[in-house]
Amino acid sequence: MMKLTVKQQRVLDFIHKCQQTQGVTPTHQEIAAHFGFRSPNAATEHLRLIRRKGFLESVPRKARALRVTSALLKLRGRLADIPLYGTIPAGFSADREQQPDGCVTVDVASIGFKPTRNTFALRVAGDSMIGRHICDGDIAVFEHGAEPRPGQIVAALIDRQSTLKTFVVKNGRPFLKAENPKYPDLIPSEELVIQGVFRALIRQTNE
Amino acid sequence: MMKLTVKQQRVLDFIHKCQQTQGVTPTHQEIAAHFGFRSPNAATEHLRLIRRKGFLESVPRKARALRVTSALLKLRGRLADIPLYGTIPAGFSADREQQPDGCVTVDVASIGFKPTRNTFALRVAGDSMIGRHICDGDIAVFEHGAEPRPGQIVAALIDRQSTLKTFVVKNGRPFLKAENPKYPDLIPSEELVIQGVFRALIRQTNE
DNA sequence: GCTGATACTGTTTAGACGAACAGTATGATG
DNA sequence: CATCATACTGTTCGTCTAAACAGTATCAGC
Repeated sequence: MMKLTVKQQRVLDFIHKCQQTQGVTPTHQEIAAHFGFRSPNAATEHLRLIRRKGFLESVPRKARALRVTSALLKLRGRLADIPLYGTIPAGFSADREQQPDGCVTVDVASIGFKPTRNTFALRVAGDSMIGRHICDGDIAVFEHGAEPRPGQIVAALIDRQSTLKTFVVKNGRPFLKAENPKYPDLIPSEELVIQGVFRALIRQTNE
Repeated sequence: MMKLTVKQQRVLDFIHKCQQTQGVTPTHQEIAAHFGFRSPNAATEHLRLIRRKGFLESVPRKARALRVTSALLKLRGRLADIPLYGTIPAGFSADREQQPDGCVTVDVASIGFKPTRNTFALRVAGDSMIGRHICDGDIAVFEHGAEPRPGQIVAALIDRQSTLKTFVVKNGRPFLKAENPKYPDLIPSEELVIQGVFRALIRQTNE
């Protein structure tokens, strides 16, 4: 793949920026206007060269049909937008729409499963699951409504707070267990609401 | 925000799908064609209603200027595309462009820092950093070229393989230490190449 | 059974848009 | 110094496109 000239790179950057901020790629004339060209054909010519060098694709004769094609972007998979909640109140349900605190966006391949409408994320508070290598401050992704299997980690509602616990079965009865010797709890799982099954994790270093 | 009818939802889904797969939103006539409408005005009417209900925005008189505005998508922040390498050979550098094995896409807020051109990701192999709660199979994100501070985790090249170690300073000299009693190594860091400083982590449950 | 919203067909129009053609200027390369 | 690619101006053309107008059919709620 040939290298772009400085001007061509600037045009490509502008297109990319437009797509990011406005969700729409600019027309030839908008490109010309942005760079102060007095003719839309100046932009057309640039696009032709950028396209020839492989950094751009477009559908002929279609308006705003440009597409930036960097090597990385070509590898980019399908994205998932997962709602991030601070704390989940008792009645989490798919129907009752709750206002999320934020949005975690990840590509599907990296988290290893395809999120559904019942997928949500929580920021982990406390070190109750340190034994399963889930740390304070991590973002944990859950699937609501899935049936937990023994050994899986779940988010459960205890004292109006979402808490992480391991789902275990002892003598045929389901329990929830903390993975930290400091919390020797073993709570019968019938008594509380299991909000979701743990699916993925995102951690940022806190420096 | 009012609810959409079934037909309106279908139209909105189609627009969203077009944007995902082709990067471009459809025109009124393309929508009409897709649903078998004989008049582009049928699509126009649907768009008008969807827009009125707040699920869509558009710039008047501009071609393909639709924008899906779900509550989640509004919260979506800036995205970062990070190259994922299998193993990094000795000469990792920003100049020498190396073919990535994949692409990890995350929103900047979730990983807690803004990736640069020197950011890359590795899939963790082995449990040498289990003491710092980094597990086998995790995707670790690194910043190449950053100066490690004592206690930070780094990716180092040992025996032609990228390995995770903690960067420590003992008696004024830098060492690399594994965080697992099974690996009691303490390697003088001058002898090896530090490829990057650990910044973030993505984990998927392996069930 | 009236009314209003939804869900269309069918047609027209003005303007937006990509593409093509005809030139000019500049700078790099050999 | 000739040549070629880049980087434009200026213009025309045909099509694409959003929008507007005039209707029709169906269905739910009252």
